[in-house]
Amino acid sequence: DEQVRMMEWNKQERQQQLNHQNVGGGIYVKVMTDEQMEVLREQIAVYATICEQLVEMHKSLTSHHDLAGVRLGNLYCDPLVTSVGHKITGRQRWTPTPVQLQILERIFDQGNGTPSKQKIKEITSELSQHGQISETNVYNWFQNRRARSKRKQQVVTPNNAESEAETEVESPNETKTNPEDFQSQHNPAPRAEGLCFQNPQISSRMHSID
Amino acid sequence: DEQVRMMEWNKQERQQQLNHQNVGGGIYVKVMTDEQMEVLREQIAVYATICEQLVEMHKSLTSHHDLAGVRLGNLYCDPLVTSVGHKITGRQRWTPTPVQLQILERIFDQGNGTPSKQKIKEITSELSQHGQISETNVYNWFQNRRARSKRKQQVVTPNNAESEAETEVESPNETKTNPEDFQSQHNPAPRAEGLCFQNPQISSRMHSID
DNA sequence: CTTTTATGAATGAAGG
DNA sequence: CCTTCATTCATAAAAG
Repeated sequence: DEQVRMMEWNKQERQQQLNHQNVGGGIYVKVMTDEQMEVLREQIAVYATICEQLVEMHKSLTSHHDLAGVRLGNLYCDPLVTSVGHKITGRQRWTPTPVQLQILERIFDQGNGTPSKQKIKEITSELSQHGQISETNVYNWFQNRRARSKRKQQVVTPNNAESEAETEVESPNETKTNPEDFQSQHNPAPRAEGLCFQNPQISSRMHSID
Repeated sequence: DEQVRMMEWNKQERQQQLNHQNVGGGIYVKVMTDEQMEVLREQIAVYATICEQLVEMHKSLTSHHDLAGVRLGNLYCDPLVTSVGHKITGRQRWTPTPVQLQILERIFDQGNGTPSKQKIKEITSELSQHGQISETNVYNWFQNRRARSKRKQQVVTPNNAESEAETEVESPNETKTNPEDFQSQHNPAPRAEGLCFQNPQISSRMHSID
């Protein structure tokens, strides 16, 4: 939850207030007013909030990067389109026409689960008679069709006897990779406040208060 | 809504400019040591730096996301957000951070299409400065990058021939698909500023530190 | 109009 | 290298 994410700085803030109370172990004079303290705390909090939002944004962005800008099917960069940038913004993704879908389904059901590249071409050619389409569309369609069909099958087949045994949710290593191998690619999820704090320099400074 | 919650949070603090000066003519004794002050300042500075970096990263994306939307429904349960004990499903596969991707793309564009074993090590080493990564990740990335780049070329190539002059025979009824382009998706709105600073309150506070 | 669902597309990883 | 699979994201379509 949100508060959790703020925990980091909150902890540090508590530390600060503590210091405020007994400096030097002896004389205790109030100099910086609570207001002033509040102001500082505010500043940090504001930045924390902003950081949090940025992180959030960053996460949403990270998943969809296409920096290259060269999309797979972006054949013609129509100057008209690019100039206006918003004019012809038709649909962004292909949608099979009913006829196309019918044909696709028929082919799919026909068994031959592996539409080779040549097959793709033929199918595309046929389907283009009934609407705009590309080989990529056909390819993707079969990929998705198969994957989702498969997934449904798995759901129907509850072979897994102990499905709801949640007693051991957090097994230390659920990966199937060899622990000795160098590919430790399984995401180290418990990266506490990771993400944007991966710069070691920054990171170290973050905790310098403790 | 995140934004809303944030505003709410900030609402409780309104006075901030009337602080550093003095406190009603009271005695000004030093309580918080300079060190402690410094610590606080540092905290703020650190957050500022992080924010800067995040913004920078974001700018470098120049992707096609409508940031204002913030429709991210947190579909995938990110372990970072959830409390520590309830991590159910961590992400299973590596995802390059924007910085990492930037670097990878740069290397890729630099020509040398064959990242040797040694090269992989180097790259991995460098990228690990910007986030968790393994050599396998790098290897796979290059493999995929090349393969898909190549396939894209194949799609583009048939351009020289008479591309689609003859395919205009589609039946009059199926107009579901837009005849504008194949399956590309153009960038709707590459707006890259403002983003989370839409909150004027926050925005103003961003600079109150100076 | 907002929320939910269905599905096209993107991509990391595995296999050959 | 190339293909294939699994997972995820974004959005068109459907439901409310």
